[in-house]
Amino acid sequence: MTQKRVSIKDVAKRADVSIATVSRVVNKTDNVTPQIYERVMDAIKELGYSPNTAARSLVKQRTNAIGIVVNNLHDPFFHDLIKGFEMAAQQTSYSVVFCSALGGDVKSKEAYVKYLSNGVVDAVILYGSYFSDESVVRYLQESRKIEYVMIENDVPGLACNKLLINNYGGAKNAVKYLINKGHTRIAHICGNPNKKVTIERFNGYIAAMQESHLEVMDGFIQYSSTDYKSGFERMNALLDLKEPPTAVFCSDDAIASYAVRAAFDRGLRVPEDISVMGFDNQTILPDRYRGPEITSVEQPLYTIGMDSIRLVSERLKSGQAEEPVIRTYETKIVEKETVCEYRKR
Amino acid sequence: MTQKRVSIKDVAKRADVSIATVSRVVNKTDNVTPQIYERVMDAIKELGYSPNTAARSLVKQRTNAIGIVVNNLHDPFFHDLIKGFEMAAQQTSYSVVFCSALGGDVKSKEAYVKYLSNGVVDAVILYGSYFSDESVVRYLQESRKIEYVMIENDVPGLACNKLLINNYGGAKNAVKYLINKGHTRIAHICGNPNKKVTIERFNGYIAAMQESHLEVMDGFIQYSSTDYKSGFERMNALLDLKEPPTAVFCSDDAIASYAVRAAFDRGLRVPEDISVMGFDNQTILPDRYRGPEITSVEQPLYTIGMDSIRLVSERLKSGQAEEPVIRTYETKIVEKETVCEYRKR
DNA sequence: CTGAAAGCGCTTACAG
DNA sequence: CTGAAAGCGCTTACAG
Repeated sequence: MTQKRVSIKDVAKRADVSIATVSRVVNKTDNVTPQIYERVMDAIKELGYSPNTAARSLVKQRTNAIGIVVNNLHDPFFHDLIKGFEMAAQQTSYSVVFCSALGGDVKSKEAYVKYLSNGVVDAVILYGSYFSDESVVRYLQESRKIEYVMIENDVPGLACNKLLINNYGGAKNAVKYLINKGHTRIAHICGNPNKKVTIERFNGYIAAMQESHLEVMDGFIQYSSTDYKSGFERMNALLDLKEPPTAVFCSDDAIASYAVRAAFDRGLRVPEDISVMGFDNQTILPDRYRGPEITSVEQPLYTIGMDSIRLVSERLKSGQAEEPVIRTYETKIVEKETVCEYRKR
Repeated sequence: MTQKRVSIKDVAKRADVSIATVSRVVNKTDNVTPQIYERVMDAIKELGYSPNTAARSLVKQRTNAIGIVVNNLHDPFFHDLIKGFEMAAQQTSYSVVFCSALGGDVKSKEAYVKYLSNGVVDAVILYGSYFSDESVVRYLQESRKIEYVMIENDVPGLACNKLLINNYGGAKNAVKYLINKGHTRIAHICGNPNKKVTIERFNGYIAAMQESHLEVMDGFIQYSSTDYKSGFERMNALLDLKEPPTAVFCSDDAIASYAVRAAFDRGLRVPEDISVMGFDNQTILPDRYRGPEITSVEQPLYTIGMDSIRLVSERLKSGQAEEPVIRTYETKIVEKETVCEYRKR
């Protein structure tokens, strides 16, 4: 299928010039007499020549490409983030490539980061919420091969570009929002325990309860498994309590969607009988969820996607070593259909 | 930020061997005495060396990478396809990278294909349903630089690997399914006119009607715009007819979802008052659709995603020029909630 | 304005 | 088993 490549030499021979001259017309770097320019262009067209990126990268020591590494590209959670990447990619001169590490597989993530680092791209954008991502970032930091930015995962003490989300504050605000609605019996369904954000949001929940002097009743903290579908059974556990909560703050929307399903299955109304709040304000929920729209905490993933590409491309262009950029994005509560004022029944 | 790269030379110097020897231990190609092996490994570790992909690709004339080019990576339409790619990627030794051309932008698609072709990957997988994709495939075919496979878009007469979907047959079956349910007044809402699949499905609709000797009434064919949201107004146009259809076959699920919304907005029940059928059996529908699950025609995108990677990787491994593979995947009807038996009212 | 030459970081026959 | 050398396909000072 693939035939012998046509290289700069072939063009040079055909146009009867040196390879240096061919390079000059291809890159429009130096002046070339019109006649020679023509001859070379003709040869290029006739042979269907286009320069080899690998060779060019090798000598120029840059690839003009940016690589993005995420966990599960197919996950609807990434919808807005990817849109942000795409939008910024369209406006930059860099080629942008995505790599996906299926599941939470660190090995695969590491492999992609190494692959990209070794002369494939000039910068890497890494999204990660897992504790295990730490080893990946450390590699990036220690190898010091390329520019990179870490999204979401804050490895304390690591001096790299970071675009972070205030999960702690967002969760705290969410719970205070529920408190302001009159709720006092507020439970929490945790997320995947291998994710840092799960802990941050958990801490936000605790802090809000403490600050409002509300007691966390026995069984009000439900530790879910790595699968968001466990939100279903966790919600059932809450509803099985002698005195169930009147509001449930879930670590993310996917879990919340299953919590709502569980309530519905028991004939309860949401939010009239029980309020449910999520996190992420995901545009697309998994598994064809059709319940009420979930009141949630929005994180600006679209913006973060755009900003990350802009950040690295600016840093690449400036060339000189600058201080790492660390930015924390605030969240905002999005009122929808699953939370209402507490009323004594 | 990025510091001077450590190259094979640095390692060689440190271990006091030749670069050839370093290369041998890195690639485990030849035997090396244990002492030297140790020395080199130590040097590699101390310096944090890892070989430059671009340089290696240049001499080996292969990159061990596969590139995938799609239109809108964020589009939930690709959910299953991407999952297939990811799954196969995990099982192959190739690195897999995704590129996304935002919107239907041919220029951008072409740019990515060229970028990838010129020494970045060994093979390209191209998904496309637009007529305009033809120029992209032609580039791939004429440049003959790399192995590639085209998904969905059949450019007649082009001898390349193709994984196709029987859109015509699928649409025909869908309409016959409606006919078997007793419907005779069957309308069609077309899809984006710039997509080939739109025409194929349209032809399937016509064929089914013809073969069953059913008349296509005035106004029963609704040409939608490039935006699937136009399914809303197209459905309204159908319902405004003096004698509206009893069933509507939509070119895809996204359109169907808006057709259902339109029916609901007029207080109609689906399917009791009007049956609606889609195409794609999309796992995730756009814009938080919450209506009944749409009876649809499933195309095996997950399988196609996996097969495409397997296909190119096998061909790359075999090395020799083989006949292009052309495979057409059949669709199947998935009965859900938006179609019912016709009953005279 | 054009060409010869060095070199980017590797791999791989070819000697020894 | 190891090294010197050629070469992958480019770019870019350096001469002329």
